[in-house]
Amino acid sequence: MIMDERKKALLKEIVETYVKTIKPVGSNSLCKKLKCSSATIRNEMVALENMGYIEKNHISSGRVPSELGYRYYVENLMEPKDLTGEDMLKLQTIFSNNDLQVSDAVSKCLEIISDLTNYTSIVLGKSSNDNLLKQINVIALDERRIIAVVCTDKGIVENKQFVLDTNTDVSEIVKTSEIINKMLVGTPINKVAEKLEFEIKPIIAKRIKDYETVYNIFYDAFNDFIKHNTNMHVSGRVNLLKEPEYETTEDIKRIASKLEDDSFKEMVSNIDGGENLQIYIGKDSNFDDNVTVIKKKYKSGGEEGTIAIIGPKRMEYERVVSLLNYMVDKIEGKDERK
Amino acid sequence: MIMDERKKALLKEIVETYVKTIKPVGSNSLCKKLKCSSATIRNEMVALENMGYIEKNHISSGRVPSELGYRYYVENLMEPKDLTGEDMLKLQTIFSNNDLQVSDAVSKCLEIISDLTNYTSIVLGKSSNDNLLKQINVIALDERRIIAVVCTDKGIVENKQFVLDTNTDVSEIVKTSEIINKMLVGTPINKVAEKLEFEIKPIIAKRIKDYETVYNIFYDAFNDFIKHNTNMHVSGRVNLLKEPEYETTEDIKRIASKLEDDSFKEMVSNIDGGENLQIYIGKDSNFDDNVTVIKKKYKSGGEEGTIAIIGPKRMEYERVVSLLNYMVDKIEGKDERK
DNA sequence: AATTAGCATTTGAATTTATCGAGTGCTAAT
DNA sequence: ATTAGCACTCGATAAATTCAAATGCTAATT
Repeated sequence: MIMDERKKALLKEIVETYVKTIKPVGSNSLCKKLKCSSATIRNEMVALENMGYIEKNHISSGRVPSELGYRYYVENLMEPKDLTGEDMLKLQTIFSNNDLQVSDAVSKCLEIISDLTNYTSIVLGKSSNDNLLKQINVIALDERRIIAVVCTDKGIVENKQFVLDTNTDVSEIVKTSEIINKMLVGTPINKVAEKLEFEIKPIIAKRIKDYETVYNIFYDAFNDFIKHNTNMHVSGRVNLLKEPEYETTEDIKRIASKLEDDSFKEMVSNIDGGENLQIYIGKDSNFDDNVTVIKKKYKSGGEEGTIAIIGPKRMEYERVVSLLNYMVDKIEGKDERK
Repeated sequence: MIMDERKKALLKEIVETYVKTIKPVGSNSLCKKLKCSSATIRNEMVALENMGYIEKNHISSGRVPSELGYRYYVENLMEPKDLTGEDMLKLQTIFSNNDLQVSDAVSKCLEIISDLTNYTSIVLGKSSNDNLLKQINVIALDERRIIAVVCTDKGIVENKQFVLDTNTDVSEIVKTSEIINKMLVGTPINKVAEKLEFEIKPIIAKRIKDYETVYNIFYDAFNDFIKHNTNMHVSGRVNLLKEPEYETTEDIKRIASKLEDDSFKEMVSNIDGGENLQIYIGKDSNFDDNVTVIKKKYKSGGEEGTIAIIGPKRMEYERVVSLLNYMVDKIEGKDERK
């Protein structure tokens, strides 16, 4: 069976009507739009149903887009438009504020998007690998506790506390840290561990008696920097629950337990494809069969990450895609303007 | 009317039965426990109802504790017992791990409590005022951007980035920071702003040409430290939604919007009374009429804060009170054992 | 050949009715 | 002061009824 123009128009109409009304779409309601009788539409609907693009809940109900139908829609039919004046206006206030750091700008954006769309939005960011080490400081709190503070040229600061064995000399470590500091400045943050092991370790070993301890501290600190330096912001976390898809107690219980940080983290970080916007519908979302997740990566100002927007499958695709693209463009451009 | 012993026993029984079963309590079901007939119980119930301690949903239903009834219960009737072996066991594993920092230990505890009780638990912590300034560092990222890093003797580290006017000399600021550093070391963190204004400002003014800028940077940095250095952890955030109290779509929408971080923050920080555990029932919770909030302050290891547990009004009061008291005792004791 | 009008049929959703049982309040007996 | 007994209330549940929206199919029309 072939997707002729009328079938495409019909599917598009069904998706968009359903998204707006959340009610199964009947043949009668589409007569005017498609300029033909309800009977003709019914015939075409049978065809679309056979192709798997639409479904009936029961024999006498209207049609609802299937996951396949949504996918066909986002891949072939939808036409992301320019943002409406209102949507744009709200976002612009953020980008006009040059003082905001990237991560703040991103999370502010998401708040607005959640607000505009009533979906849940999440950003999972981390310092990008093009951060260069600017400075490390070791601060001795007392005879046994020290803190290592790591700062990159992009202005990202992390710290980690260590408790030493009683027989380690704190002042020795502080001194060593100054040496290491000089040797490491300017190193890309993801190369630090390597450099530490193959270039610095031999040198420390000569100068310091318990070099193993010192080495481990710095090794740990940097590993931690890379691992822990992720930040997540969630906006409109529970908006999903308000969708009519989640009606029964079971539904709510099931989805509610997924609205915790860990699930979000797992869901967002799991993105394939390149820099383009990705759309995962229903089962593909790996989150819940009733949702669509739209994700896009961004990279700006020493930070990179992924933004995800979770909504019901009957998402306002065109609008969300426009919003997300616009936002990432702005974010990535923000750096240049400085 | 007077609360004689039998009325007390009856109210206690009603509260505890209702908490267990979530069903209005009828006179018949209490005969055995109170060793009298259902008719007698009904008479007493009328008395309790007149006093405002219990309510009927409708004329032929059993009785349910009123907010006043719950309050009477927590103030006069309940007997927090020692923790059960199981509850204690789970918590002990945390405190046996001495390496955990306080804030980590607290949030781990809360995870367990949420898990055990199915309520939502929140901690809002901040560095306590007995933190002394250990060190400040100013790191120049480039000609215009600097980062101020503040570290206290308790090992709390915060940083803030500044963008300077083009006509400010970065190296000058770094130099000044070293002077200021020496003068401020050992100052309680909440006194820093004061000392900065009255002792340090005059000195800087003499040495540096645009002292106003430098002063503002440090002033801002410390203000930020005090303000922003709060951390919040939420555990079992959406557990509330699973309670049968939240059944209709409206209920869910209403409460769901309160499960966001900002509402939690506001709710937790709003605690009166002293160091003792506080119980806010229903309307008193300032959160939702259907919930009870139990809060307690803690203070340990340079950090202080408030822990709150939110559950339905028919909360397992005795258990939660025991858990929370036990936990705070352990947390506060943890410091000494080190 | 494609489209449409017409119509019986299906089905969920909403409304009404009937039934049941848990619990109460009151009175009179203990 | 307590309790047995009983009429009464009311929600919860299930069954029965009605209603409207939409379908699929056939035959007529373009």
